[in-house]
Amino acid sequence: MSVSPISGPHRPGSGTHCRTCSLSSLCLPLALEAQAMEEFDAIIKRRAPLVRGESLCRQGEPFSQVFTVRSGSFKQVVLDHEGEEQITHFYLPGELMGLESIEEGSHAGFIIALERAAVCEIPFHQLDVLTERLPALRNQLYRCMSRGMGEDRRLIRLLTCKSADERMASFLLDLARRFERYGYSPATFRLPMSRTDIANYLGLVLETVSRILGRLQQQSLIALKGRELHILQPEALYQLSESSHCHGNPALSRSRG
Amino acid sequence: MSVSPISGPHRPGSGTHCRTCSLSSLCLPLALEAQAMEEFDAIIKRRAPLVRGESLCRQGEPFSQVFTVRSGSFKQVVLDHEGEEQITHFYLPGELMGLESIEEGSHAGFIIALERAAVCEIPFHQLDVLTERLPALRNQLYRCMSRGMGEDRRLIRLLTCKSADERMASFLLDLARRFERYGYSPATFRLPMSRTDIANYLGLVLETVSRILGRLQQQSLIALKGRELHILQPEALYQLSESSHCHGNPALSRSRG
DNA sequence: CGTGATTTTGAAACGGGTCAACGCAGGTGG
DNA sequence: CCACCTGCGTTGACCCGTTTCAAAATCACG
Repeated sequence: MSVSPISGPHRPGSGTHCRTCSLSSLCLPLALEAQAMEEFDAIIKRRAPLVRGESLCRQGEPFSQVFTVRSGSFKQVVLDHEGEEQITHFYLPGELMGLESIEEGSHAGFIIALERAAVCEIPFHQLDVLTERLPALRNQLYRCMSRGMGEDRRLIRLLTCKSADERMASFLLDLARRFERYGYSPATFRLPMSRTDIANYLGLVLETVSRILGRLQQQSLIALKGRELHILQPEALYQLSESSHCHGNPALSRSRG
Repeated sequence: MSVSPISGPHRPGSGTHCRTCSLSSLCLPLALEAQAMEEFDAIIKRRAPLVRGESLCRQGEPFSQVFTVRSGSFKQVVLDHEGEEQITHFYLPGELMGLESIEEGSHAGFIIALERAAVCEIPFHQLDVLTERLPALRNQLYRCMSRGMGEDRRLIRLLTCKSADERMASFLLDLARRFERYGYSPATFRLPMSRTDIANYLGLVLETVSRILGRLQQQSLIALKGRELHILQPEALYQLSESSHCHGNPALSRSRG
């Protein structure tokens, strides 16, 4: 019954090599030539699938590799010293995890599987060395990190400017966009995370998320049963997400050029 | 009267070469050997100082170089299609600007001087090529980007979890930490940005910022006159910043890894 | 010393959080 | 096969922090 990624166009394990992996066009080896891809392929490790709730790495653990999602999905959870938990990111197939931990040298948070999921492990040092010889790979890595920064800034904007409804709308559309990238219908998919997780990520409480989803459903913008989501009116949802009454402050005033 | 960065230990222009620049230990050339630093030095361009309000780059403009702050300070402002402005970052001396624009190929936002300020321009393509031969430089670049991501995640946590007072406290301490890095007293400095800018950045309104600063002053945690700030009780401020009643949601439940 | 920008202060309205009760499904064991 | 439990999601009533609106005070600068 569930529209899990497993049943989608990109099957996990549909290739134990980058060359045959259906995700390679979204992943780091993008734009690598055959020879280069083999070299890249040689340094990455495929690891046994994780089950729901299992963690890929723990906060504070020494950093030595980054990961890409082959199938399933993950959340990054960071714990502050008071033990408060905060979800800073959800990861879908083809996405790179762990880049924010390079500088610290230890993992910035837990990375936890939201469902049965598989990853590729990429030892960072070997990747670094390889980027020396493969400009295309280096470039792709720069771009991935840059994209990560851009996405974070977008989330920051969302959190500072937007009301609860706008956040929810943005969140759903962002997921849709990413699922589409992965080869699924952007209109119909299964939310991999719980309401609680959504709330935590968006800086809301569970009850608010629940109420908003109910409201969106009443207005027929979406149809939702459990975690099965249909986006019925994407443009209306988009408009909602951009209602943007960011407490108007002229940050650009007096700019001269 | 004003404790502007100009009068501090690191003087702008105190070296028109990386070798003699007092910021080199904070900047990209960190850890480069003499020979490597010369090579790096050769690709960067120093440009005439900007005046307050002048913009270093405009949103949407083609991306070709990143910048480091030599003196003064900047804000990054991004405009959404409704014309709403959002400050996503403040930059102090020694900090790298523009990294989030690599992927898009065009600048993600305006970068605007908050006061008289000077920068180094680093053509990205040349930097990329140089990182091929200089592992230490490549590593530093990866680390800079990774640090940027980490900082953004921290801001995200701040925005989702924290109350207005906690945000303000975190913000002031963050500035203090960065000024300290730059060689100034972390207890006494001049806020380079307006109350409006602070509000915009923290997702609050001007009035709230003003009230909170007033309250902090009443409680003698800080002393503030115009933009001149003294942090009187840093540890108390820190405690305040971590009161963290993040609407407790168990994001880590059932982890088995 | 005046004029506009910036900041402070006050009173009232509202969005979202808190608390508490209820509904619903899936699993377990008698 | 059904009663029970447990995890998850929904709904309602009330409350608090932050925004909104309005106006006064202070500052920067020609």
